[in-house]
Amino acid sequence: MRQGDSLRRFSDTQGHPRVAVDVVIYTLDRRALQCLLVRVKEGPFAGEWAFPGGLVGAEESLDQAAQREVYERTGIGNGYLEQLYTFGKPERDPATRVVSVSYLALVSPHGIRLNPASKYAGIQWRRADRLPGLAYDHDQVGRLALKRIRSKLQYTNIVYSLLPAEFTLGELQEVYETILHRSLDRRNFRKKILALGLLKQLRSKRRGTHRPASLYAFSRRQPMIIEML
Amino acid sequence: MRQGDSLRRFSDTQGHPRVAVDVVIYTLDRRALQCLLVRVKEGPFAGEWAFPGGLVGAEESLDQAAQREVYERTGIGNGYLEQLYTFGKPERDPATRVVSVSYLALVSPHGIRLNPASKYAGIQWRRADRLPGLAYDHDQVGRLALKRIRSKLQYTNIVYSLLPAEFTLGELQEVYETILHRSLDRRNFRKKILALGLLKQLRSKRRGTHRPASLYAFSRRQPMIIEML
DNA sequence: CCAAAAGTGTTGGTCTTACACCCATGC
DNA sequence: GCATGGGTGTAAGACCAACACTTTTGG
Repeated sequence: MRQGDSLRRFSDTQGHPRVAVDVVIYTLDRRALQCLLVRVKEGPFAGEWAFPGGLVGAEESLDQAAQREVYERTGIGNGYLEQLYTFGKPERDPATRVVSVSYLALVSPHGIRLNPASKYAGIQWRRADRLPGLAYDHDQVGRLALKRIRSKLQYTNIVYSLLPAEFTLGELQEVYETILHRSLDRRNFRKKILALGLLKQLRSKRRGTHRPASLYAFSRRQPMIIEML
Repeated sequence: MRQGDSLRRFSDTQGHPRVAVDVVIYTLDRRALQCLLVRVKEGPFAGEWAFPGGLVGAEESLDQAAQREVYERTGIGNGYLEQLYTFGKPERDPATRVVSVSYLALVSPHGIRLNPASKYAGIQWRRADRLPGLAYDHDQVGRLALKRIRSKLQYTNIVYSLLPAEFTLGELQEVYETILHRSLDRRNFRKKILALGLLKQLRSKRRGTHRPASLYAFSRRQPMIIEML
Protein backbone atom coordinates (compact mmCIF):
# COMPACT_ATOMS: atom_id res chain seq x y z
CA MET A 1 0.00 0.00 0.00
CA ARG A 2 1.38 3.40 -0.89
CA GLN A 3 1.96 5.99 1.76
CA GLY A 4 -0.28 8.55 0.06
CA ASP A 5 -3.25 6.22 0.34
CA SER A 6 -2.62 5.69 3.96
CA LEU A 7 -2.60 9.37 4.77
CA ARG A 8 -5.74 10.06 2.83
CA ARG A 9 -7.58 7.07 4.11
CA PHE A 10 -7.04 7.53 7.79
CA SER A 11 -6.96 11.26 8.14
CA ASP A 12 -10.56 11.25 9.27
CA THR A 13 -10.20 8.62 11.95
CA GLN A 14 -6.77 9.37 13.36
CA GLY A 15 -5.47 5.98 12.38
CA HIS A 16 -8.32 4.12 14.00
CA PRO A 17 -10.49 2.02 11.75
CA ARG A 18 -14.22 2.38 11.88
CA VAL A 19 -16.23 -0.57 13.04
CA ALA A 20 -19.31 -1.68 11.16
CA VAL A 21 -21.63 -4.66 11.10
CA ASP A 22 -22.93 -6.27 7.92
CA VAL A 23 -25.83 -8.65 8.11
CA VAL A 24 -26.79 -11.48 5.80
CA ILE A 25 -30.53 -11.72 6.42
CA TYR A 26 -32.11 -14.93 5.19
CA THR A 27 -35.72 -15.83 4.83
CA LEU A 28 -37.75 -18.32 2.83
CA ASP A 29 -39.86 -17.34 -0.11
CA ARG A 30 -41.09 -19.09 -3.22
CA ARG A 31 -39.54 -22.34 -2.07
CA ALA A 32 -36.04 -20.88 -1.98
CA LEU A 33 -33.66 -19.41 0.52
CA GLN A 34 -33.62 -15.66 -0.08
CA CYS A 35 -31.26 -13.07 1.27
CA LEU A 36 -31.69 -9.36 1.53
CA LEU A 37 -29.61 -7.01 -0.61
CA VAL A 38 -29.47 -3.24 -0.56
CA ARG A 39 -28.19 -0.89 -3.22
CA VAL A 40 -25.31 1.25 -2.06
CA LYS A 41 -26.00 4.97 -2.38
CA GLU A 42 -22.62 6.63 -1.97
CA GLY A 43 -18.92 6.05 -2.19
CA PRO A 44 -16.85 3.99 -4.60
CA PHE A 45 -19.44 1.21 -4.72
CA ALA A 46 -22.48 3.45 -5.35
CA GLY A 47 -25.05 1.63 -7.41
CA GLU A 48 -23.83 -1.84 -6.53
CA TRP A 49 -25.62 -4.34 -4.33
CA ALA A 50 -24.42 -5.32 -0.89
CA PHE A 51 -25.63 -6.72 2.39
CA PRO A 52 -27.19 -4.14 4.70
CA GLY A 53 -25.02 -2.82 7.49
CA GLY A 54 -23.70 0.24 9.17
CA LEU A 55 -21.41 1.69 11.75
CA VAL A 56 -21.66 0.49 15.30
CA GLY A 57 -23.04 3.16 17.63
CA ALA A 58 -20.93 4.51 20.45
CA GLU A 59 -23.02 2.85 23.15
CA GLU A 60 -24.05 -0.20 21.21
CA SER A 61 -22.72 -3.75 21.38
CA LEU A 62 -21.99 -5.48 18.09
CA ASP A 63 -24.97 -7.76 18.53
CA GLN A 64 -27.21 -4.80 19.18
CA ALA A 65 -25.98 -3.04 16.07
CA ALA A 66 -26.69 -6.12 13.98
CA GLN A 67 -30.10 -6.62 15.52
CA ARG A 68 -30.92 -2.98 14.92
CA GLU A 69 -29.98 -3.33 11.28
CA VAL A 70 -32.25 -6.38 10.92
CA TYR A 71 -35.07 -4.51 12.59
CA GLU A 72 -34.66 -1.34 10.53
CA ARG A 73 -34.65 -3.23 7.26
CA THR A 74 -37.31 -5.88 7.93
CA GLY A 75 -39.30 -4.84 10.98
CA ILE A 76 -38.45 -8.19 12.59
CA GLY A 77 -37.05 -7.90 16.08
CA ASN A 78 -36.92 -11.47 17.34
CA GLY A 79 -35.15 -13.49 14.67
CA TYR A 80 -32.12 -15.69 15.03
CA LEU A 81 -28.83 -13.82 14.97
CA GLU A 82 -25.28 -15.13 14.98
CA GLN A 83 -21.90 -13.57 14.47
CA LEU A 84 -20.14 -14.95 11.40
CA TYR A 85 -16.70 -13.52 10.90
CA THR A 86 -14.81 -10.23 11.04
CA PHE A 87 -13.26 -8.81 7.92
CA GLY A 88 -10.51 -6.29 8.31
CA LYS A 89 -8.19 -6.06 5.34
CA PRO A 90 -7.06 -2.43 5.09
CA GLU A 91 -8.09 -2.19 1.46
CA ARG A 92 -11.52 -3.81 1.68
CA ASP A 93 -13.24 -0.43 1.56
CA PRO A 94 -11.26 2.00 -0.56
CA ALA A 95 -12.86 5.09 1.00
CA THR A 96 -11.97 4.72 4.67
CA ARG A 97 -10.71 1.84 6.67
CA VAL A 98 -13.64 -0.18 7.94
CA VAL A 99 -13.45 -3.32 10.00
CA SER A 100 -16.68 -5.19 9.42
CA VAL A 101 -18.20 -7.74 11.74
CA SER A 102 -20.53 -9.89 9.68
CA TYR A 103 -23.66 -11.50 11.02
CA LEU A 104 -26.09 -14.16 9.89
CA ALA A 105 -29.77 -13.51 10.59
CA LEU A 106 -32.82 -15.67 10.00
CA VAL A 107 -36.24 -14.05 9.84
CA SER A 108 -39.59 -15.69 9.47
CA PRO A 109 -41.24 -14.84 6.14
CA HIS A 110 -44.39 -13.67 7.89
CA GLY A 111 -44.65 -10.07 8.98
CA ILE A 112 -41.67 -8.70 7.11
CA ARG A 113 -41.93 -5.03 6.13
CA LEU A 114 -39.01 -4.06 3.91
CA ASN A 115 -37.58 -0.62 4.48
CA PRO A 116 -34.57 0.82 2.66
CA ALA A 117 -35.01 4.10 4.53
CA SER A 118 -33.02 6.89 2.96
CA LYS A 119 -29.82 5.06 3.67
CA TYR A 120 -29.95 2.93 0.54
CA ALA A 121 -30.96 3.39 -3.06
CA GLY A 122 -32.88 0.13 -3.16
CA ILE A 123 -33.67 -3.10 -1.38
CA GLN A 124 -34.65 -6.55 -2.59
CA TRP A 125 -34.67 -10.25 -1.85
CA ARG A 126 -32.43 -12.44 -3.98
CA ARG A 127 -31.99 -16.18 -4.07
CA ALA A 128 -29.09 -17.00 -1.77
CA ASP A 129 -27.60 -19.45 -4.25
CA ARG A 130 -27.73 -17.02 -7.18
CA LEU A 131 -26.30 -13.76 -5.91
CA PRO A 132 -24.90 -11.19 -8.30
CA GLY A 133 -21.43 -9.76 -7.75
CA LEU A 134 -21.55 -7.62 -4.63
CA ALA A 135 -19.79 -4.52 -3.35
CA TYR A 136 -16.84 -4.56 -0.92
CA ASP A 137 -15.86 -8.12 -0.02
CA HIS A 138 -19.48 -9.18 0.30
CA ASP A 139 -19.18 -12.03 -2.19
CA GLN A 140 -17.00 -13.69 0.38
CA VAL A 141 -19.42 -12.83 3.17
CA GLY A 142 -22.29 -14.37 1.23
CA ARG A 143 -20.42 -17.60 0.54
CA LEU A 144 -19.46 -17.91 4.17
CA ALA A 145 -23.00 -17.27 5.38
CA LEU A 146 -24.45 -19.89 3.06
CA LYS A 147 -21.91 -22.45 4.16
CA ARG A 148 -22.64 -21.64 7.78
CA ILE A 149 -26.41 -21.93 7.59
CA ARG A 150 -26.22 -25.21 5.68
CA SER A 151 -23.84 -26.65 8.16
CA LYS A 152 -25.63 -25.34 11.20
CA LEU A 153 -28.98 -26.63 10.03
CA GLN A 154 -27.63 -30.11 10.55
CA TYR A 155 -26.57 -29.88 14.15
CA THR A 156 -28.83 -27.23 15.66
CA ASN A 157 -32.54 -26.47 15.77
CA ILE A 158 -32.26 -22.93 14.38
CA VAL A 159 -34.66 -23.77 11.59
CA TYR A 160 -37.43 -22.85 14.03
CA SER A 161 -36.76 -19.20 13.26
CA LEU A 162 -37.81 -19.65 9.64
CA LEU A 163 -41.06 -21.42 10.41
CA PRO A 164 -44.41 -20.27 11.75
CA ALA A 165 -45.56 -21.51 15.13
CA GLU A 166 -47.38 -24.47 13.58
CA PHE A 167 -46.27 -26.51 10.62
CA THR A 168 -46.51 -29.96 9.13
CA LEU A 169 -43.63 -32.38 8.88
CA GLY A 170 -43.86 -32.03 5.13
CA GLU A 171 -43.32 -28.30 5.42
CA LEU A 172 -40.40 -28.78 7.77
CA GLN A 173 -38.82 -31.25 5.40
CA GLU A 174 -39.30 -28.86 2.52
CA VAL A 175 -37.38 -26.19 4.40
CA TYR A 176 -34.47 -28.53 4.90
CA GLU A 177 -34.50 -29.62 1.28
CA THR A 178 -34.67 -26.03 0.11
CA ILE A 179 -31.72 -24.84 2.12
CA LEU A 180 -29.53 -27.90 1.80
CA HIS A 181 -30.40 -28.22 -1.85
CA ARG A 182 -30.91 -31.93 -1.83
CA SER A 183 -33.84 -34.20 -1.30
CA LEU A 184 -34.32 -36.24 1.84
CA ASP A 185 -36.09 -39.53 2.34
CA ARG A 186 -39.43 -38.81 3.92
CA ARG A 187 -39.59 -41.84 6.21
CA ASN A 188 -36.06 -41.41 7.50
CA PHE A 189 -36.59 -37.69 7.98
CA ARG A 190 -39.68 -38.22 10.11
CA LYS A 191 -38.09 -40.95 12.16
CA LYS A 192 -35.06 -38.83 12.92
CA ILE A 193 -36.77 -35.56 13.60
CA LEU A 194 -39.39 -37.10 15.86
CA ALA A 195 -36.81 -39.14 17.75
CA LEU A 196 -35.11 -35.89 18.75
CA GLY A 197 -38.11 -34.95 20.84
CA LEU A 198 -37.88 -31.28 19.90
CA LEU A 199 -41.31 -31.20 18.36
CA LYS A 200 -44.68 -31.54 19.96
CA GLN A 201 -47.56 -32.85 17.96
CA LEU A 202 -50.61 -30.61 18.09
CA ARG A 203 -54.21 -31.66 18.17
CA SER A 204 -55.14 -29.88 15.02
CA LYS A 205 -54.52 -30.81 11.42
CA ARG A 206 -53.74 -28.80 8.37
CA ARG A 207 -56.52 -29.26 5.87
CA GLY A 208 -55.61 -28.69 2.27
CA THR A 209 -56.55 -30.20 -0.98
CA HIS A 210 -55.42 -33.59 0.25
CA ARG A 211 -55.19 -35.80 3.24
CA PRO A 212 -54.99 -33.60 6.35
CA ALA A 213 -51.52 -33.47 7.90
CA SER A 214 -50.85 -33.35 11.59
CA LEU A 215 -49.48 -30.04 12.82
CA TYR A 216 -46.37 -29.76 14.95
CA ALA A 217 -44.64 -27.01 16.92
CA PHE A 218 -41.16 -26.69 18.36
CA SER A 219 -41.33 -27.33 22.07
CA ARG A 220 -38.53 -24.82 22.65
CA ARG A 221 -37.86 -21.91 20.38
CA GLN A 222 -34.31 -21.26 21.50
CA PRO A 223 -31.09 -22.21 19.79
CA MET A 224 -29.90 -25.67 20.80
CA ILE A 225 -27.11 -27.86 19.57
CA ILE A 226 -28.31 -31.27 18.52
CA GLU A 227 -27.81 -33.54 15.57
CA MET A 228 -30.78 -32.88 13.31
CA LEU A 229 -29.73 -34.83 10.22
CA MET B 1 -24.32 3.47 30.82
CA ARG B 2 -24.16 7.01 32.12
CA GLN B 3 -23.59 9.91 29.82
CA GLY B 4 -20.51 11.08 31.70
CA ASP B 5 -18.82 7.79 31.03
CA SER B 6 -19.61 8.01 27.40
CA LEU B 7 -18.06 11.43 27.00
CA ARG B 8 -14.96 10.49 28.85
CA ARG B 9 -14.56 7.16 27.18
CA PHE B 10 -14.81 8.27 23.61
CA SER B 11 -13.28 11.68 23.68
CA ASP B 12 -10.02 10.26 22.46
CA THR B 13 -11.43 8.39 19.50
CA GLN B 14 -14.19 10.69 18.33
CA GLY B 15 -16.82 8.05 18.91
CA HIS B 16 -14.97 5.38 16.98
CA PRO B 17 -13.95 2.32 18.91
CA ARG B 18 -10.41 1.09 18.74
CA VAL B 19 -9.81 -2.27 17.15
CA ALA B 20 -7.54 -4.80 18.79
CA VAL B 21 -6.68 -8.45 18.42
CA ASP B 22 -6.28 -10.85 21.33
CA VAL B 23 -4.62 -14.18 20.78
CA VAL B 24 -4.99 -17.41 22.68
CA ILE B 25 -1.69 -19.11 21.94
CA TYR B 26 -1.62 -22.82 22.72
CA THR B 27 1.25 -25.18 22.87
CA LEU B 28 2.00 -28.53 24.49
CA ASP B 29 4.24 -28.90 27.48
CA ARG B 30 4.56 -31.35 30.32
CA ARG B 31 1.80 -33.49 28.80
CA ALA B 32 -0.76 -30.72 28.99
CA LEU B 33 -2.23 -28.09 26.75
CA GLN B 34 -0.72 -24.78 27.81
CA CYS B 35 -1.73 -21.27 26.86
CA LEU B 36 0.22 -18.09 27.05
CA LEU B 37 -0.75 -15.38 29.53
CA VAL B 38 0.71 -11.91 29.95
CA ARG B 39 0.46 -9.60 32.92
CA VAL B 40 -1.23 -6.30 32.12
CA LYS B 41 0.96 -3.30 32.87
CA GLU B 42 -1.41 -0.34 32.75
CA GLY B 43 -5.01 0.66 33.01
CA PRO B 44 -7.83 -0.63 35.21
CA PHE B 45 -6.63 -4.24 34.90
CA ALA B 46 -2.97 -3.56 35.71
CA GLY B 47 -1.44 -6.55 37.47
CA GLU B 48 -3.99 -9.05 36.20
CA TRP B 49 -3.34 -11.77 33.66
CA ALA B 50 -4.76 -11.73 30.15
CA PHE B 51 -4.15 -13.08 26.69
CA PRO B 52 -1.60 -11.12 24.69
CA GLY B 53 -2.93 -8.68 22.14
CA GLY B 54 -2.81 -5.16 20.88
CA LEU B 55 -4.21 -2.56 18.58
CA VAL B 56 -4.38 -3.29 14.88
CA GLY B 57 -1.95 -1.21 12.90
CA ALA B 58 -3.18 1.27 10.32
CA GLU B 59 -1.93 -0.77 7.38
CA GLU B 60 -2.34 -4.19 8.90
CA SER B 61 -5.01 -6.78 8.31
CA LEU B 62 -6.52 -8.45 11.38
CA ASP B 63 -4.74 -11.70 10.56
CA GLN B 64 -1.45 -9.89 10.22
CA ALA B 65 -1.92 -8.18 13.57
CA ALA B 66 -2.63 -11.52 15.24
CA GLN B 67 0.29 -13.20 13.57
CA ARG B 68 2.56 -10.36 14.58
CA GLU B 69 1.46 -10.73 18.18
CA VAL B 70 2.22 -14.45 18.09
CA TYR B 71 5.62 -13.74 16.60
CA GLU B 72 6.50 -10.99 19.05
CA ARG B 73 5.62 -13.11 22.07
CA THR B 74 6.94 -16.51 21.01
CA GLY B 75 9.27 -16.01 18.06
CA ILE B 76 7.14 -18.47 16.07
CA GLY B 77 6.09 -17.20 12.67
CA ASN B 78 4.53 -20.19 10.97
CA GLY B 79 2.00 -21.60 13.41
CA TYR B 80 -1.67 -22.27 12.86
CA LEU B 81 -3.89 -19.21 13.23
CA GLU B 82 -7.64 -18.90 13.14
CA GLN B 83 -10.09 -16.15 13.95
CA LEU B 84 -12.34 -17.04 16.86
CA TYR B 85 -14.89 -14.37 17.64
CA THR B 86 -15.20 -10.62 17.97
CA PHE B 87 -16.11 -9.07 21.28
CA GLY B 88 -17.54 -5.61 21.28
CA LYS B 89 -19.63 -4.79 24.31
CA PRO B 90 -19.12 -1.08 25.05
CA GLU B 91 -18.18 -1.76 28.67
CA ARG B 92 -15.75 -4.63 28.13
CA ASP B 93 -12.79 -2.32 28.62
CA PRO B 94 -13.61 0.44 31.10
CA ALA B 95 -10.83 2.73 29.90
CA THR B 96 -11.69 3.22 26.24
CA ARG B 97 -13.99 1.41 23.92
CA VAL B 98 -12.13 -1.47 22.32
CA VAL B 99 -13.56 -3.97 19.89
CA SER B 100 -11.45 -7.06 20.15
CA VAL B 101 -11.06 -9.70 17.49
CA SER B 102 -9.92 -12.87 19.20
CA TYR B 103 -7.70 -15.47 17.58
CA LEU B 104 -6.65 -19.00 18.31
CA ALA B 105 -3.02 -19.88 17.59
CA LEU B 106 -1.16 -23.17 17.84
CA VAL B 107 2.61 -23.17 18.11
CA SER B 108 4.96 -26.08 18.19
CA PRO B 109 6.73 -26.41 21.56
CA HIS B 110 10.13 -26.47 19.90
CA GLY B 111 11.90 -23.21 19.25
CA ILE B 112 9.71 -20.96 21.35
CA ARG B 113 11.46 -17.88 22.77
CA LEU B 114 9.15 -16.07 25.18
CA ASN B 115 9.31 -12.31 25.09
CA PRO B 116 7.12 -9.99 27.14
CA ALA B 117 8.94 -6.98 25.66
CA SER B 118 8.27 -3.84 27.64
CA LYS B 119 4.60 -4.07 26.81
CA TYR B 120 3.76 -6.43 29.63
CA ALA B 121 4.76 -6.89 33.23
CA GLY B 122 5.13 -10.65 32.87
CA ILE B 123 4.56 -13.65 30.67
CA GLN B 124 3.96 -17.33 31.42
CA TRP B 125 2.46 -20.57 30.21
CA ARG B 126 -0.55 -21.86 32.12
CA ARG B 127 -2.55 -25.07 31.74
CA ALA B 128 -5.44 -24.29 29.44
CA ASP B 129 -7.88 -26.19 31.64
CA ARG B 130 -6.83 -24.42 34.83
CA LEU B 131 -6.72 -20.73 34.03
CA PRO B 132 -6.98 -18.14 36.77
CA GLY B 133 -9.53 -15.33 36.48
CA LEU B 134 -8.43 -13.06 33.66
CA ALA B 135 -8.69 -9.36 32.83
CA TYR B 136 -11.30 -7.87 30.48
CA ASP B 137 -13.67 -10.54 29.16
CA HIS B 138 -10.82 -12.96 28.62
CA ASP B 139 -12.37 -15.71 30.73
CA GLN B 140 -14.96 -15.97 28.04
CA VAL B 141 -12.32 -15.88 25.31
CA GLY B 142 -10.43 -18.70 26.97
CA ARG B 143 -13.49 -20.91 27.29
CA LEU B 144 -14.38 -20.33 23.67
CA ALA B 145 -10.87 -21.10 22.47
CA LEU B 146 -10.73 -24.34 24.40
CA LYS B 147 -14.08 -25.44 23.04
CA ARG B 148 -12.96 -24.58 19.55
CA ILE B 149 -9.67 -26.43 19.60
CA ARG B 150 -11.27 -29.53 21.08
CA SER B 151 -13.96 -29.52 18.50
CA LYS B 152 -11.68 -28.71 15.61
CA LEU B 153 -9.24 -31.43 16.53
CA GLN B 154 -11.90 -33.93 15.61
CA TYR B 155 -12.65 -32.83 12.10
CA THR B 156 -9.45 -31.20 10.88
CA ASN B 157 -5.75 -32.05 10.77
CA ILE B 158 -4.57 -28.92 12.60
CA VAL B 159 -2.83 -31.03 15.20
CA TYR B 160 0.15 -31.05 12.83
CA SER B 161 1.03 -27.57 14.08
CA LEU B 162 1.68 -28.86 17.60
CA LEU B 163 3.94 -31.70 16.54
CA PRO B 164 7.51 -31.88 15.30
CA ALA B 165 8.17 -33.06 11.76
CA GLU B 166 8.56 -36.68 12.90
CA PHE B 167 6.58 -38.43 15.60
CA THR B 168 5.31 -41.83 16.62
CA LEU B 169 1.68 -42.85 16.62
CA GLY B 170 1.90 -43.10 20.36
CA GLU B 171 2.97 -39.48 20.58
CA LEU B 172 0.20 -38.40 18.24
CA GLN B 173 -2.35 -40.27 20.30
CA GLU B 174 -1.02 -38.68 23.44
CA VAL B 175 -1.58 -35.23 21.97
CA TYR B 176 -5.19 -36.07 21.25
CA GLU B 177 -5.73 -37.52 24.68
CA THR B 178 -4.13 -34.50 26.30
CA ILE B 179 -6.24 -31.95 24.53
CA LEU B 180 -9.51 -33.85 24.52
CA HIS B 181 -8.96 -34.95 28.08
CA ARG B 182 -10.04 -38.52 27.58
CA SER B 183 -8.29 -41.71 26.68
CA LEU B 184 -8.61 -43.33 23.30
CA ASP B 185 -8.37 -46.96 22.29
CA ARG B 186 -4.96 -47.53 20.74
CA ARG B 187 -6.04 -50.01 18.08
CA ASN B 188 -9.01 -47.97 16.97
CA PHE B 189 -6.96 -44.81 16.94
CA ARG B 190 -4.31 -46.31 14.70
CA LYS B 191 -6.81 -47.82 12.35
CA LYS B 192 -8.66 -44.57 11.94
CA ILE B 193 -5.70 -42.25 11.66
CA LEU B 194 -3.90 -44.44 9.16
CA ALA B 195 -7.03 -44.96 7.09
CA LEU B 196 -7.19 -41.21 6.53
CA GLY B 197 -4.00 -41.34 4.53
CA LEU B 198 -2.71 -38.06 5.95
CA LEU B 199 0.40 -39.62 7.41
CA LYS B 200 3.37 -41.13 5.71
CA GLN B 201 5.40 -43.75 7.46
CA LEU B 202 9.10 -42.98 7.57
CA ARG B 203 11.95 -45.41 7.29
CA SER B 204 13.42 -44.59 10.64
CA LYS B 205 12.36 -45.63 14.10
CA ARG B 206 12.36 -43.90 17.40
CA ARG B 207 14.56 -45.80 19.80
CA GLY B 208 13.88 -45.40 23.47
CA THR B 209 13.98 -47.58 26.48
CA HIS B 210 11.54 -49.98 24.85
CA ARG B 211 10.54 -51.46 21.58
CA PRO B 212 11.39 -49.00 18.77
CA ALA B 213 8.37 -47.25 17.28
CA SER B 214 7.96 -46.38 13.65
CA LEU B 215 8.13 -42.67 12.91
CA TYR B 216 5.49 -40.87 10.88
CA ALA B 217 5.11 -37.42 9.31
CA PHE B 218 2.12 -35.50 8.00
CA SER B 219 2.14 -35.70 4.23
CA ARG B 220 0.63 -32.20 4.02
CA ARG B 221 1.14 -29.57 6.67
CA GLN B 222 -1.78 -27.37 5.71
CA PRO B 223 -5.16 -27.09 7.37
CA MET B 224 -7.65 -29.59 5.95
CA ILE B 225 -11.14 -30.54 6.95
CA ILE B 226 -11.48 -34.24 7.54
CA GLU B 227 -12.98 -36.48 10.19
CA MET B 228 -10.09 -37.39 12.45
CA LEU B 229 -11.96 -39.13 15.25
C1' DC C 1 14.14 -62.13 32.74
C1' DC C 2 11.49 -58.14 33.63
C1' DA C 3 9.38 -53.71 32.53
C1' DA C 4 7.50 -50.86 29.15
C1' DA C 5 5.61 -49.40 25.05
C1' DA C 6 4.59 -51.18 20.08
C1' DG C 7 1.96 -53.65 17.20
C1' DT C 8 -2.09 -56.24 15.51
C1' DG C 9 -8.09 -58.44 14.17
C1' DT C 10 -12.44 -59.78 15.30
C1' DT C 11 -17.01 -59.37 16.90
C1' DG C 12 -21.47 -57.36 18.38
C1' DG C 13 -24.16 -53.56 18.44
C1' DT C 14 -25.70 -49.37 16.57
C1' DC C 15 -26.72 -46.30 13.03
C1' DT C 16 -27.75 -45.13 8.28
C1' DT C 17 -29.64 -45.82 4.04
C1' DA C 18 -32.60 -47.51 0.64
C1' DC C 19 -36.91 -48.76 -0.60
C1' DA C 20 -43.00 -49.46 -1.74
C1' DC C 21 -47.45 -49.55 -0.47
C1' DC C 22 -51.86 -47.92 1.53
C1' DC C 23 -54.60 -43.81 3.42
C1' DA C 24 -57.51 -39.68 3.70
C1' DT C 25 -59.15 -35.92 1.62
C1' DG C 26 -60.92 -32.35 -2.13
C1' DC C 27 -62.43 -31.85 -6.42
C1' DG D 1 -62.59 -42.08 -9.04
C1' DC D 2 -58.48 -39.78 -9.36
C1' DA D 3 -54.85 -36.78 -8.01
C1' DT D 4 -52.17 -35.32 -4.24
C1' DG D 5 -49.55 -35.35 -0.34
C1' DG D 6 -49.68 -38.09 4.43
C1' DG D 7 -48.38 -41.86 6.88
C1' DT D 8 -45.77 -46.19 7.98
C1' DG D 9 -41.61 -50.71 8.67
C1' DT D 10 -37.89 -53.58 7.36
C1' DA D 11 -33.58 -55.38 5.76
C1' DA D 12 -28.64 -54.81 4.28
C1' DG D 13 -24.56 -52.59 4.85
C1' DA D 14 -21.49 -49.27 7.06
C1' DC D 15 -19.55 -47.72 10.99
C1' DC D 16 -18.03 -47.79 15.80
C1' DA D 17 -16.71 -49.53 20.27
C1' DA D 18 -14.93 -52.94 22.98
C1' DC D 19 -11.62 -56.11 23.84
C1' DA D 20 -6.14 -59.37 24.86
C1' DC D 21 -2.22 -61.17 23.50
C1' DT D 22 2.41 -61.17 21.34
C1' DT D 23 6.71 -58.54 20.06
C1' DT D 24 10.83 -55.88 20.69
C1' DT D 25 13.89 -53.51 23.04
C1' DG D 26 16.88 -51.66 27.33
C1' DG D 27 18.43 -52.38 31.63
